[in-house]
Amino acid sequence: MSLRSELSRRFGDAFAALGLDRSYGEVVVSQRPDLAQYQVNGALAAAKSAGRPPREIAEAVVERVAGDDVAELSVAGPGFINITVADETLARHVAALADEVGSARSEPSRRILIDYGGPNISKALHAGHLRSAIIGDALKRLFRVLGHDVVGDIHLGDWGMPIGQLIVALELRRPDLPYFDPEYTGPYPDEPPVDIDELSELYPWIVRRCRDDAELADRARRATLELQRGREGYVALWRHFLTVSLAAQRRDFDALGIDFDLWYGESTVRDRLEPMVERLVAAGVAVESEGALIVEVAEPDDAKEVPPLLLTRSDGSYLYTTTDLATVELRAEEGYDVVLYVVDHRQSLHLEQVFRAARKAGIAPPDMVLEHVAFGTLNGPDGRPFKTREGGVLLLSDLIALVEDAARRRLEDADLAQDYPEEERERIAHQVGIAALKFGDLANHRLSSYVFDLDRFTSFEGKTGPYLQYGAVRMKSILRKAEERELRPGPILAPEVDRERALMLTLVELPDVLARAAELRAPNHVADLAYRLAGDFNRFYEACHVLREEDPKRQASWLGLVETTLRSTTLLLDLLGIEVPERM
RNA sequence: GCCCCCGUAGCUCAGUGGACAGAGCAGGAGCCUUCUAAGCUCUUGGUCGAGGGUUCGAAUCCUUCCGGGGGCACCA
Repeated sequence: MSLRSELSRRFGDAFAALGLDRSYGEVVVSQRPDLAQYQVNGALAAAKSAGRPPREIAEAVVERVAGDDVAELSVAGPGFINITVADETLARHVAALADEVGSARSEPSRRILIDYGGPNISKALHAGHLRSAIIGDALKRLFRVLGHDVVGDIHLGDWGMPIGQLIVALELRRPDLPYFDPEYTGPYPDEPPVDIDELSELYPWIVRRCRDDAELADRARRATLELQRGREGYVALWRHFLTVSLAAQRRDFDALGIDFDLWYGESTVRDRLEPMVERLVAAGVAVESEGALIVEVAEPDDAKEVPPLLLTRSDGSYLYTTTDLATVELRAEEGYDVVLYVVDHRQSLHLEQVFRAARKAGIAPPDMVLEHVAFGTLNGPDGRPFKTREGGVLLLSDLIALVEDAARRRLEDADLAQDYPEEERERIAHQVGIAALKFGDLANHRLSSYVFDLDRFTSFEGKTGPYLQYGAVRMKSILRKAEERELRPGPILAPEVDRERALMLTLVELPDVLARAAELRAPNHVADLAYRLAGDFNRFYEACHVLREEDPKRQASWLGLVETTLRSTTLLLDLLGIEVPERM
């Protein structure tokens, strides 16, 4: 149990003994580190219902709680209880940290599916795809560390209008290909007719043309319908698009260090669509409106207007609402307790509609959690979604190259790097660049739309991913040198120096922060702790020269502290998807 | 028009109903014969968009207004 929850339990007991709700005893990290390490504010809140002055309650609580493991307890101001724990207690919790992380989970183990990434297969990944992938991956790692059974699903956009548009685009360019000939009965060529570059160029081109040309847009809709009805040439072409696109996207996700357990997509549920729609119609859940099928999802007690969900187009073709609903059905059958949709906040209404329809139609059981983990957009310096100077989108692969270049330059400026083998320099540049990218994103709260600033992502000083790696590298270096001198980490002693104590206090926050980050689905809390830990370590490093320490027991203790800090930092960085090099 | 999100230091952003609102960058002053200076120390900088309310206590909850972004049926 974490130090904070252990203290909370004791203060809760004390409040309970006074006939007050034990939740008043919640201990929090002090807002005033100059006064105390922890504080309890419950006496103030309890005063009214107890009919006693807050200070009196606080005094009574303090009297009951006093013990060896608490060094200082005092009542301050209007009724705050200030707590300073005994150094021995602190050291004991640092030593037990590894066990406490495992018990940070606040709920029973659940089967969780995280839907993230979600790229459309009609184009290469660009900067706009970054957030869902990074945030979803971090949440997957977090829930997994907390002991849940977690599955990540990329949920490809591969069965909707974009494919129909691509089919039409290719037909306009290369009408001679056999895929478009209704008379042709196959077999179709094994080689894809396009590569990823052509695909990436084709898609924006056709989207623009469809926007200006209603007839062409209609043709794309028809192609979509025919694909969904199984027209062979189109299906063959779709497979090619999928192959070409996935190969490129896999490369980009690999470079980011992001993987998926399931590479499902809209098309995964294509055989479910027709029966599901028929069932919804038969059940009276889906009704005809203006030629299309809709599901009314408004509830009588809605504070807001919730428009109906559009289930099918009037030509009978399917939209992403259809595939999303069928995907809920698939996930329900596969027995997930919780499904987290890590999707852009602009889709909140859509997901709300899908979730409601799934409940209404009995597709999702009542106890299955469907939750939209929304995030803000990545904007350029002008406050609008990020574009390159030329006005195009920035490809993810180019973005990765940019941060790697910056890391390589920084490495070349450092004296140490000259004797690093070429291969290691490249690996470090990659790890550092990715760290800058991921930390730069994850340090922000997911809901805020933040400004993408290349200078910020390529400067590695201050609150950045590389700063965290640098701290960890320093820890590794100390431990490596200690090893060479046959110095071993020993039992962690009570801290004597302020900066040592400060480091320990931050360390023991770990289980609480993980629990909170999971509860809020907010990886920035993980990022924040990692940053504070690195800062505390760097200050400890300046003040306490581990390898030169003369007292062997103190030195062994410090080595243990460094080792624990490294383990914690590595864990936190791993949760953020950031690797730590051996040196940098 | 209705709904959602946002508004915090010059810039980019944190902030769990609690005490004196934080960090990084930028600006100023220092620290490398010492475990990696991608580091550390000190410092300048704020009517938390504005008003009202709830509360012992509000950046945080409610409400009105102002400003910005987004969404609202055949795109995803």
